[in-house]
Amino acid sequence: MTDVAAIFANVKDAAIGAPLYVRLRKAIEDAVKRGTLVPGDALPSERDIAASADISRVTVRKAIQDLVQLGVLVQRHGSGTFVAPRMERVEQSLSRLTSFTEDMARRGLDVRSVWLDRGVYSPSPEEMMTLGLSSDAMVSRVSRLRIANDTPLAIERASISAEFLPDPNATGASLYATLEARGCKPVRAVQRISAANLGEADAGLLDVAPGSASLNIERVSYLPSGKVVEFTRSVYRGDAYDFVAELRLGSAEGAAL
Amino acid sequence: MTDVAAIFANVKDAAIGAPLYVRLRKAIEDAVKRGTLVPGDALPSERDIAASADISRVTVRKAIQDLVQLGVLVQRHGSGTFVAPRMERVEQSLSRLTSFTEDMARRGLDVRSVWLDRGVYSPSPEEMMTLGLSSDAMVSRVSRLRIANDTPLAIERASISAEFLPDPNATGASLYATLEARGCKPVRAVQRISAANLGEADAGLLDVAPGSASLNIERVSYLPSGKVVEFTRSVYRGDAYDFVAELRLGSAEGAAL
DNA sequence: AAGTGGTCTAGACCACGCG
DNA sequence: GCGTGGTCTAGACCACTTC
Repeated sequence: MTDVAAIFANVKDAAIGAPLYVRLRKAIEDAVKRGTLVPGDALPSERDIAASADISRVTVRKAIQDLVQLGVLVQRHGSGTFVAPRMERVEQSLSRLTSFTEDMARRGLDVRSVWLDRGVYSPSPEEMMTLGLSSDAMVSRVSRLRIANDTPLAIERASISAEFLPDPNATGASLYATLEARGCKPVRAVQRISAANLGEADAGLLDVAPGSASLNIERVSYLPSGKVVEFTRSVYRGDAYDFVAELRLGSAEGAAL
Repeated sequence: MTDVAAIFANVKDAAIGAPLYVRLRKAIEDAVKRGTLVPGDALPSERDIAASADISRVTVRKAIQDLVQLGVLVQRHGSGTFVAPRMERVEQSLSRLTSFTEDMARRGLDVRSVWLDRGVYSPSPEEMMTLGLSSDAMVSRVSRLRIANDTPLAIERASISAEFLPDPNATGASLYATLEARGCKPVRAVQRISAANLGEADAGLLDVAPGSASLNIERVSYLPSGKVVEFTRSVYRGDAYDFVAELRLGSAEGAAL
């Protein structure tokens, strides 16, 4: 009864009504929920499942693909299909302005970054608008992959007027620390949070399946003077990140934009 | 050159390297970006595309499925495949505690709700924990689909101690208004925001493809006394909703939990 | 070399929608 | 009724991992 192959044996019987791949998907999902399969366990090969359940491999793949997309399973080319490890989610407050580096360090997580891009460019129209640059000004771009405990968590792409950050290569782990050292530390920011499905490129960087859900955050940070310092687009893994916000009742001043 | 079929003709030629379905996907994506195909346009049938590009229908479906999942295309069974309408996103502030109803009305959107469930139940363990109920207390559950301008925007599932809301069927459009009338209007709330891929059931309710990204929000609302009034889980369409938050620098009190 | 997932095919039938 | 997408098949070959 605890035999793994037994999970798939009855798929084709069940009172008809649902498509085959849905029934197979549910059978696997249930096995994971019941604990018959635990995180890290390997599933039988697609061909074996197809044989056990007496259905075609294409149909097996459809069921598995769905579960990969839902984050229940992971597939490794040439290696096999496995139950996804349970990801403990990380939280970040939405009421304080903190840097990723500080935030993770406070949690005792081992953080590192991989640089994706650092350089000075001519501003895009969007950057000109948001940062308030003239067309002959320059903008520093700093893009990196944020990694905590060897798990890629987020992609950050920041644009800062070259006036505030003339040399992006001098940026250390924390962009905020660098800005503070230069006397232009932001004191206020507006964030816009949304959800989207990851494209191939970003999914690859974050080590999840394309189409996985991501939290996308656009942040505009302000100096005390009201001038915009930086504009950052971040993409967080949906399975690894929670944002926490505290709200208060009131018709008083809210968020801009 | 603006002939729709021409989009697919050269797919099989292109310098090899990428899988066929990826090349086809890019061809369609490009056509949408370039404006050769505009929102609302119908694509040729899967069979026609397969013939035009001289590839199998299964491969065409794989390319199309990817784009449906990314929200570029929508498919209607028995009808056809279409370029997805551009969705204008709705914003909600994360610094004020507002009700969905008020929020949409302020934007001049025509709002309505469909009740999914209203009733009094024995509390689940989670509800007992969160609402601070004893096991013999009762809980009112109120679930509905929120619709703005005929587009389903969100699913809200609220749990309120029966002490505060003995008759969930007396709830009007705004739960907050009902609570206020009963003298238990929340003044503070903590929200947890995350992203996930929609399962079949919720995707169906929100009229998007299963696997589409959603913003999930868990909210716990408090009375002035500090007592918990309600616990709500909401699922927002990722393509239709933005949350906006304003942050301030400081190590002062942040969010709980 | 053997086994795994990744891609692709040609053809079939079903379920839905629309005129 | 006809065309659409939705499901399913049996079989093939490629690319990658593991031994």
